Amino acid sequence: MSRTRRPTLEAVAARAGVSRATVSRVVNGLPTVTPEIRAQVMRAIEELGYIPNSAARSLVTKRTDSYALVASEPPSRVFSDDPLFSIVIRTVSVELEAADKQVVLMLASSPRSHARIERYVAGGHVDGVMLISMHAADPLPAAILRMGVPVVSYGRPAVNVEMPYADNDNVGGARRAVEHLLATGRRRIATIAGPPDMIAGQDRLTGYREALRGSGRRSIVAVGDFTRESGAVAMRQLLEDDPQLDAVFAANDLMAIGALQALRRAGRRVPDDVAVVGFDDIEAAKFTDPPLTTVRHPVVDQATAMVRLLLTPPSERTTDRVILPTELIVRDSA
Amino acid sequence: MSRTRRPTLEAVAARAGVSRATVSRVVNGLPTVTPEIRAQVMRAIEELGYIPNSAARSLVTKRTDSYALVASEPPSRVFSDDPLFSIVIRTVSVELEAADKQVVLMLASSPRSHARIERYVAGGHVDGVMLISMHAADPLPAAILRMGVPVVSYGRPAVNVEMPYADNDNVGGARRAVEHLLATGRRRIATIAGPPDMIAGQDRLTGYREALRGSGRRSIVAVGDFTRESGAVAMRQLLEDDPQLDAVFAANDLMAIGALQALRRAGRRVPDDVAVVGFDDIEAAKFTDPPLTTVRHPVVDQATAMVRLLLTPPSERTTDRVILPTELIVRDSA
DNA sequence: CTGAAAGCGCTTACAG
DNA sequence: CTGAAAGCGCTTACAG
Repeated sequence: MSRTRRPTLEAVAARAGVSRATVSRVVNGLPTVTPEIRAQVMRAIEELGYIPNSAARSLVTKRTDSYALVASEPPSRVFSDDPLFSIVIRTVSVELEAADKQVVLMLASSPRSHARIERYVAGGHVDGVMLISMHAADPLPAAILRMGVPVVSYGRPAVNVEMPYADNDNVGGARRAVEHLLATGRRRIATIAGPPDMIAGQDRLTGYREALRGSGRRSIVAVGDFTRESGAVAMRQLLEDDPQLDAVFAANDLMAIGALQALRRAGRRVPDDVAVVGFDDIEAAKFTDPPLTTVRHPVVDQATAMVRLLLTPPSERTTDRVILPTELIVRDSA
Repeated sequence: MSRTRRPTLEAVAARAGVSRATVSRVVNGLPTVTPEIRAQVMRAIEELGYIPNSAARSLVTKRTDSYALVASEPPSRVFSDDPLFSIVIRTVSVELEAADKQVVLMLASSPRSHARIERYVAGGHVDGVMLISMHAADPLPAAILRMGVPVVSYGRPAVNVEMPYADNDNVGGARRAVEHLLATGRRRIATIAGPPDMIAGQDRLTGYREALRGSGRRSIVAVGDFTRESGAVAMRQLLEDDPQLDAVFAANDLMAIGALQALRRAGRRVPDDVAVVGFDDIEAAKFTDPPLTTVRHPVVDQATAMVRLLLTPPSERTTDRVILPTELIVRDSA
């Protein structure tokens, strides 16, 4: 517990025989310091092992150089077991690190934690906020927006809030997935949709419907919550509703994996009896049996784009919304 | 960008007609304030929407109420695709949140980021550090220890550093897995080990060896890096080295999943021809074909124990190392 | 180019 | 129980 008492700017100044202002200038790399003095100060910093106190610094600069990544953690724990979550976190960390910024992770699980996050942001702890996986009813985005703190969203935010975001073409990706099923002669194409209050879920369902429209096929819908388990449950439901179905489009890979298992247990062969297409192209999609045909969600690019939006001042931005293309990856399941 | 100017303690004091010291006492819940004055101050706080400035506060208190979770991110990206990582993050967040603390996530990917993390911790940004997935050669643990900042580790740290940690019984778990293979009559039992510079990998290999010792079976070892891909590669290698093998213990589930795929492609049936046991019991283990027999790694409990160690002052700790039991979960693959 | 001084917004002995 | 005052460790106009 006896944390070593760290040397201050004052100590460095004394040692180098200059004023605190000068040391501050050297530390912050201001050009207006003679090379000799700079060298002197540098030596003192080195000898003392000086490291600026961050609280003192941000008290005056009003900056913290750290940004919050706020993930809503709904009861279904959607993201906690979702590998995309890890990838977003990692990408955001790496991008921000390149800009010498820090990431503070915040999970918005309960109403209580929502209040905490609001206070945290309002308290000036961070210079900006990234929102991920927000549900429609979430009051947080509006609250943060109101504080005047820069904020961006991973994925199109729920209606009624106006903020920059990076998304992928969920509608188009889903449409292509279903068109592929149509093109390969499938006649009864079901879908396992995501939670209705999450935009990605809505958009993928829209894509499914768009593809079906005018094909003469009717839509067969079950709803999951993006977990494997829910995918298995939904698949069983679907099989009961329409034992003749010969294809299913799951709104994410986790649910597709659940569906694969349910189909296996029901004695259906994939893709012979039932074709399965997922969405996301998570690592596991290559390792299912059979390997999963899916739509690639450009997670890294999307997270990177979000960070760029966050770090670019509004005045310098050419756009407020980045939509990345998705791509159908055909493997063996469809 | 026009961040609203927030009211200060000063403003609250003026409005409530009291001194700044009194407002500070109310804000911090000190008991030495008359109920009437407290009520007055509360009202002023409410009306003004006052929220304490965190930089100013920690400048004087020397506390930040936030803790760093530092994950080493080796080239193999072990953790980025590992669901355990997400679970640890989530558990740590929830636990710390319950104690009204914040989590700052830091990825120690490059030497450059190591330096940044050192500066960050030394700069007083956090009150303590949690280390996860450190490799043997990592200089960070020793550096942080030297600063006198409280630090704990998820998993037994590499030799030569002395710090509290929470781990699970990797050796015992691996031993039990292999004993199960022996008990079910397997004769040529291979293992896919983890990276030799990671303690969990070493310990699980030790367990494998212990179980084999005296059984008359020789050990057959391939090495992976905890990814699915490496599991598949190692399995192919193993099959080449010993086409007669009838069982394999993979040091984690991700590699077991890779092994399952390699076996399928090689035309081996699981468990009929080759039994497979993994380690961790990640969610996906229930959804493989066949469902994976594995050793349960109590991730949530281990992360919780780590946080407790971090938050408990050394003087109040009854122990510095918590070892959680593991459990063999028998499904269909072995 | 360099320094003296003010000030960022809090907390905390110290008096009263 | 309350207030005046000092101080935490920096940065930043302002002079010179």
